[in-house]
Amino acid sequence: MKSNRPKYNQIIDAAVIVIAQNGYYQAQVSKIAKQAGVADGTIYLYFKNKEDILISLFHEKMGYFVEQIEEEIKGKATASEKLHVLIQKHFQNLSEDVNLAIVTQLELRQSNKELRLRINDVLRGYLNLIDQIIIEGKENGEFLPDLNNLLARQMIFGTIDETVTTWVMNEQKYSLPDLAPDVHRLLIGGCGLKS
Amino acid sequence: MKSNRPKYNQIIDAAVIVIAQNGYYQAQVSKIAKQAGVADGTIYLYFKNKEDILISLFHEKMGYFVEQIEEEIKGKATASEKLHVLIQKHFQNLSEDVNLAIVTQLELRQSNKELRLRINDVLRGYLNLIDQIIIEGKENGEFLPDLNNLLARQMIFGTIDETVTTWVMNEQKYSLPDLAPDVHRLLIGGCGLKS
Amino acid sequence: MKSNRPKYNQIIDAAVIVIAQNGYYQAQVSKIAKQAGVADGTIYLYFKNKEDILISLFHEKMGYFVEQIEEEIKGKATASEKLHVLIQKHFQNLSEDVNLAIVTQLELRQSNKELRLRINDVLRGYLNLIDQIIIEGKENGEFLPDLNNLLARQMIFGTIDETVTTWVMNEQKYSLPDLAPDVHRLLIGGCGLKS
Amino acid sequence: MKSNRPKYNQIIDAAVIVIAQNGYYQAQVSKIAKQAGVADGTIYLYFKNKEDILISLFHEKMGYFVEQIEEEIKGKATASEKLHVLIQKHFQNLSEDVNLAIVTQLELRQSNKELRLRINDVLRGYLNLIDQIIIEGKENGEFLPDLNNLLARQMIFGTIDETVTTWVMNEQKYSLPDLAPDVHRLLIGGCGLKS
DNA sequence: AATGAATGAGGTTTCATTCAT
DNA sequence: GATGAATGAAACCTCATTCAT
Repeated sequence: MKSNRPKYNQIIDAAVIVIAQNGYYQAQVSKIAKQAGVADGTIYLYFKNKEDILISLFHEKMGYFVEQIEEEIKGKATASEKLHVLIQKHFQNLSEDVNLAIVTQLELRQSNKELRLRINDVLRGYLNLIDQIIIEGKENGEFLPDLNNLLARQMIFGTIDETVTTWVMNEQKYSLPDLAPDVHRLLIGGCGLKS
Repeated sequence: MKSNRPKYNQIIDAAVIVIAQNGYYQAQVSKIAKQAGVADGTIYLYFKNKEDILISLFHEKMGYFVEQIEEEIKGKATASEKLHVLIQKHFQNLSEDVNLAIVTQLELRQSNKELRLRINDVLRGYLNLIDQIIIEGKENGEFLPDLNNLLARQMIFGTIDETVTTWVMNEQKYSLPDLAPDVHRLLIGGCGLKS
Repeated sequence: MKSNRPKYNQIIDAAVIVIAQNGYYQAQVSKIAKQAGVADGTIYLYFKNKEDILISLFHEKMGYFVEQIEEEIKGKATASEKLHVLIQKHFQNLSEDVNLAIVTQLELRQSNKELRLRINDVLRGYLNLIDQIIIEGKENGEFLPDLNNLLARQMIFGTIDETVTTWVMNEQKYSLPDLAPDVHRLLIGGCGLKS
Repeated sequence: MKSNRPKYNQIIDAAVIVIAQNGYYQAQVSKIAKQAGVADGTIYLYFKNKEDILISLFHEKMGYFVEQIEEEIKGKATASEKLHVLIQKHFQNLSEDVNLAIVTQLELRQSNKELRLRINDVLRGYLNLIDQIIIEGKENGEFLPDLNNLLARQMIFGTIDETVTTWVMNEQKYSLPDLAPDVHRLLIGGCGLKS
């Protein structure tokens, strides 16, 4: 699926809105088509089936996500700073598109196991980013040398994810990006050297 | 719903098995009834509807979970020790009942948003347990005095949860309880005083 | 599928009527259910899917058909008489249930190839009956000793079938059973003069 | 529909191939267009609708069929010889174009009743040819004077048709034209002994 | 004449829940 | 209390046809 066709993005954007507003189960194809301003059948010119819309949605949005963070990270010197940027951007992106946050944190998780495995493939790029930061942190002495890579990544991703989910479920009553420094400090405390 | 009626537990145990083996979507009421050895209609003498089975399932299993951990924690003197017991018991419990782990970590998450909000209510007791440990840790000087309670809890729960989920998705290839000390050290590093 | 459950036959009879009156493509499951006086879903308690209704329909009706003819044939001494009974009964049965005739001669033939192969299995019993008559006729000297069994059967079945189809397509303007003696004479004697 | 436009025949030939290879139901207009090397929309410049392709297909192919047999028959003196040529040519033609045989004997029969009625109109010319042979046979004393014209035609056509269908369904394992003499003898003489 | 992107109607099947026995 | 046969709503996807270019 090439992504430079206008209707392709039109449908994905419509899907985000419809799923966020109606929930995963009430997001019928016909509703998405209507929101996108196309006929039901048109959906199937751009997507194999309904599941393909969701995978593509995640792919497109997460892809942009990872690229953007990768770009920003390049300029940073330390692993700690890189982690800070990652948290900051993660929170900021989802904060700026609440519908997307609702979809990724709540709605897409009730898709079937198969779909979630596909989504995890997409997530891989993001997890790799975190892994690289951990490795770099250990190499340049910022993080504990005996830090378990997998566990560290699980802590970082689990904490970020849980923080966003809680924010979404609390109906975004507070500023998510403002939490970034504290979350960063917490995570560095876990990974970092006792100094 | 009283829990000392034999068929009640029979149905809940059947639900765990059926959901773990067939997945959330293939866990039809008729299948659960068959596994429990009762008629379809009998389910509705003990549960309001299908959702009620799932909430009750979580309630019963998590209730036992929290009670058990609460009991074990009482005897421990420090917040750090208490956290260690909590992690240890969490990992051990789910490690001993893989079906339950699959259900709570993977299958039940694809329930609808409403159900997950209800499940979160049940989770409250567990989160409270974590909150108490954090407060105690701050009071007796084990943890940083300016630690953000909510964030700390999110880190602890997020990390534990992500660790279990990864273990389940990796088909339980390694020992989950063995990870407890490392996860504990990581989390204490985040919450604890720089010493 | 056992056939002594009342709704089973009720649905099959309804299917014959609905298909005959509306045609194969306009015979929606909902229409058959309504005609049978049951809910749509009830159909699926007795039949695997829509195709299964059609196969079962053919099976039940043709099964009765073959049994009846087999019974009648037993009492006849010669192959010629047996053939006459077969033709007579075939014409009479379909003549007495015009809806069934429409379904078997016109509507069921537009089912997909797969379904028709399944139907051919059912037909096998009928074709075997014809084969036996041919063999018997050759053994007792009624038929030509060098008669090609397969071709003879094809002629007999093809002629009977074409005769019924023409009768159905001509809206049953004439008596089908009355044609039996002539068709019998034709098949026994062909077109040519006895010389 | 004029038939000397190149794309017209191109589309009909494509339809024969696509239907034979994919079956009636999988012979979508788009597939036929692709096989013909034209755009979907182009089909509708030459045919009113999909049904029109199929009727035209039958018309063109059967028309050629009838013409060819008519031509060959002229030179024959007796009805019996004419019938032999008809059978021979029928078998030979379909034998030489297996795709066409599959389409006419199997696939086109699962079209709707309406279409089949239209196809029968086309068939009329062929049936007339048979009728003429029967009449001639009776007039010149070759056939029985009290032969029922309609029944005789039904026997002849039914037998030929059933023979071809069986051959197609048996995946053309044997030579169809080789059967012509036997089928001819059968039709002329029937099953019974010449007495 | 030719294209092909867009349309939108329509039907089979599943499964949670009920209720007469 | 227990049963299980019956219910019926609800949605994804296909594909013949159109029409702006």
